[in-house]
Amino acid sequence: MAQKPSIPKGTRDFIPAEMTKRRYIFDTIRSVFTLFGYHAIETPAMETLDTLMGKYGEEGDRLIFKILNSGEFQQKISAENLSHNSSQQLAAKLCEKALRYDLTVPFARFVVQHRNDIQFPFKRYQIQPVWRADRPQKGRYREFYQCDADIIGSDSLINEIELVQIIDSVFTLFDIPITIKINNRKILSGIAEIIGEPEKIVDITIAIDKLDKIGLENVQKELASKGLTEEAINKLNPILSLSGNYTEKIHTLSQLLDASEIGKKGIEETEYIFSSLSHLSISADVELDISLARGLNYYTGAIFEVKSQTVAIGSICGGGRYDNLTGVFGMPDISGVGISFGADRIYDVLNQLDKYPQEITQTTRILFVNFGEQESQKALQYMQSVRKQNIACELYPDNAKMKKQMKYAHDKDIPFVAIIGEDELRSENITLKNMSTGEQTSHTINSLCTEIK
RNA sequence: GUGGAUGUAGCUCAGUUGGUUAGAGUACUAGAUUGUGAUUCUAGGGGUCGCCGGUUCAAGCCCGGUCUUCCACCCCA
Repeated sequence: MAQKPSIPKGTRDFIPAEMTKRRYIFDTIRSVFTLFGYHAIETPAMETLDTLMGKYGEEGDRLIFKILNSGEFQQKISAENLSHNSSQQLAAKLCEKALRYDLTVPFARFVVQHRNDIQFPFKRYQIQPVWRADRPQKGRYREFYQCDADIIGSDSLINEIELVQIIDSVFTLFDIPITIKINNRKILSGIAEIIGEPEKIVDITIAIDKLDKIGLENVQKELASKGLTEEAINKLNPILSLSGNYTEKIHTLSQLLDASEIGKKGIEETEYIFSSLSHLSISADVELDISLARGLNYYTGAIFEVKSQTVAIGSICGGGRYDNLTGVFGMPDISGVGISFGADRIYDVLNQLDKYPQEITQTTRILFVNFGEQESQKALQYMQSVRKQNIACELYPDNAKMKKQMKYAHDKDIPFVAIIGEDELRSENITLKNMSTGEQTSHTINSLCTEIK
C-alpha cells in the first residue's frame, strides 16, 4: 500500500461542515467592516523578500517562509558563499520571494505603490491567509487567516474609537464575551524615560508583561539581568504594582509621568479614547492594561488586544497605531491605525462554545426523492419553479432506497423532503414531508413553495 | 530556536511481566421494514499497532532514530 498522503506541519484541510462555519465567521467580520465603510483589497500570497525582511524584528525574520528561486539558481552561488555565509545570508541569495507574514506590511507596500490611485484617508479591509514558520501548537498554525481593517492617512483618534466599536460589534454578533485591552506605546515610552532607561523600553515592557506569570520578585530579577540599575527598578515599582479601576490607574500614571512629554501625550490620547467610549454603548469589557506590549516593532500610539473571557487561547484580535509604517517604503509621515481578527482562533473559540447559529448548517431547503426515470423527470420540472422562488433544492441523483434518501436529507440537515412517486404522478400532487415534525401533507407546486419559504 | 509528552479501526480509546488469529464503543454498509430519516435488533466490511532500523525463538509492548500531534518557554493571531 502506498504511504498515506499528508499535508505540511501546521496546515489543515477543511471539510464542508467546517467550511460552513468558517464562512460564517468571514461573512460576519466582512459585514461589520463594510458597515463601517471599509473596502476590500487583496495582495499576492508572496511578496519580494526585501518587502518583508526587517519589518518584524529578529524573531519575525526567522519565521518568514522563503520561496526558493526557480531556474539555475545554484550557479550564482559561489563556493565561498556556500561555505562561509550563514544560512540567513545564503537564504537571501537563494530566495527573492517569501510568503506574506501578515497583512499590515503588504498593505503598507500597497499604499505606497498605489498612492496616486487611492483616496485618503484610506479605509481598507483584507481577509487573506498568512504563513509563519512557527512551531505549531493549539491555536497556532503555520497557515492561518487574518481579517484586517486599517485606516491610513488620518491622525484622528476617532479611528481608534471606531476600531473598538468594530471589535465590539463583531464579537457581539458572535456572542463571545471578550475583554478589550488598551495600552499606548507613548505611555510605555514615557515610563522608560522617567526611569532613565529609554533604550530599554522593550525589555521593560516584556518584563511588565510577565508580572502575572512570574511575580514581582522575578520581574525585578529579570530587569536587573537586562542591565537596569537598582534605582531604575525601584522607580518602576509603582508602575509594576499599578492596580485598581481605570480612573485609579490613569490618575496614578499621570502623576508618575508628569515629567515626560511623550508620557503625558500617551495619557491624553488614552483619556480621550476612554472618555469617548464611555458615551457609546459597548458590550465588551474595556480596560487599560499597561502590560500590553504587542507589536512593539512598529506601533507608536494606541495598542489593542482582545481576549476571550471564557476560552484560553491567546489573543483573538489585536492592533494599534503605527505612525510611519510606509516610511520604510519611501512615503514618510503617513499615520495609520488598524486591527486584525484571528479568524482561526475565533473558529476554535466558537467550536468550543458551540455558538453557531442553527441556520448556517442548512444549505439545501428541500430534497426531492428519486423514485425512477419518470418521477425524477417530473421532479426536475418542479425544481425549476422552486429555484425561481430562490429556494435551494436538490434531487437525489440515484434511484436509491427511500430509506437511504431520507437519511441523506437528515444527515445534511435538509428541513423538507418532496416525495413524487407513482401516486403523486397520477394525482399531479407532491407529498411534502417536514423533517423536524415528521408531518406529511399534499401540495401543488405553488402551495409547496409557499409552505417552505 | 529550547525543554517535555503523544501516536493502536474514519473518530474516542482498552490491550497485564514481551507469548496463538489485536479488542470495545461510536461511525459506516446491509437486513429486519420492496414508499420514509434521530429508536431497537441482527449481520458485515474496515488495522503494515505513525514510519525506519535494532534486541529476541517471539515485539503493539523493550532500545535507537525519524515524522506527527499536543504542552510549556519564546513569540504571536
